[in-house]
Amino acid sequence: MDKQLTALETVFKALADSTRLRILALLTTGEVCVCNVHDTLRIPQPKASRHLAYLRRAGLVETRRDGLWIHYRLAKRSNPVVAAVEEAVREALAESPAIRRDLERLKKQTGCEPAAPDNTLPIIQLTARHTRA
Amino acid sequence: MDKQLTALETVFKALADSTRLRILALLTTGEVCVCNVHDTLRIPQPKASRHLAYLRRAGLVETRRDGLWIHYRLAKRSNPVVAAVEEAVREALAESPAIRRDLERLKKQTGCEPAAPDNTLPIIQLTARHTRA
DNA sequence: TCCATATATTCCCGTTGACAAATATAGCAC
DNA sequence: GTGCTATATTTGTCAACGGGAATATATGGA
Repeated sequence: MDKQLTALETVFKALADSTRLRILALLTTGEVCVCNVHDTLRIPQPKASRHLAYLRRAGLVETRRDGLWIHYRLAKRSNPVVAAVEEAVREALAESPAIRRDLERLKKQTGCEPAAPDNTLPIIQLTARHTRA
Repeated sequence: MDKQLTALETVFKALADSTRLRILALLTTGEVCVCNVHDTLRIPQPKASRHLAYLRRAGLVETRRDGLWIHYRLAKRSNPVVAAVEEAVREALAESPAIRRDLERLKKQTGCEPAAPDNTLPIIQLTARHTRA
């Protein structure tokens, strides 16, 4: 199995879980910390952490520590074809009512919204967005 | 979990296996029967059959019986966002050396090649293509 | 009917992954 | 140091999945 095929398989395994899809939808709005993920999606903290770790192992997200908080963001894609898949996913996710509700809750908590659909690069937002500080 | 989200999860689960990705790449050339799948991919027949069944359960492929042979083809996508994902996948698959080799072998056996990249509809090819008759 | 071919399914086994609950680690404030 | 908060990891359990090998089913032909 060559690198291209392995890379695709890895990406699709990472996408093959609804919790991770919801997390990725949140991340299209910019950086999000773990507390906002588990508050917004209403899932237990260990569950958020576990899926975020999975996404990081798969290379789809990157982290930045800021004191107590760890901010997750979409990783810059090295593989252009993978990027195309992700762009299609991003548009598809916007169609899900569950994800719309997640994004509404995130907006209430942090004031952040998804970027314009044609903006394919992850938005790196350096202002802190957690609401628990 | 709503319908959109469930649909995406189902599709990604189906795509999250390299054997199935290779099969889907074959199917971009049109209808293929099981014998051509397992000959071309050089995998045991039960393995080909099992993964084809998985793809059918997931709604990604459809079948047509023709005597002893069962021809598989890509299903027409009802969901446009899923179709966009699949189109991105189609282009990504063309980058894999393993898949290029699979397609070469298929071409040797049946004379069929992938369609033009901008042809997003599955090609329904009604001529028999198996080489064992 | 019997045989041959194409395809599907079953059985067994090992691995992965998802979950909840509990526990551990890391950084900050005091 | 002690506490407090945010995050990560471990534990145990369970279901899903992948693989090979063997077997079953279905169709067509002599």
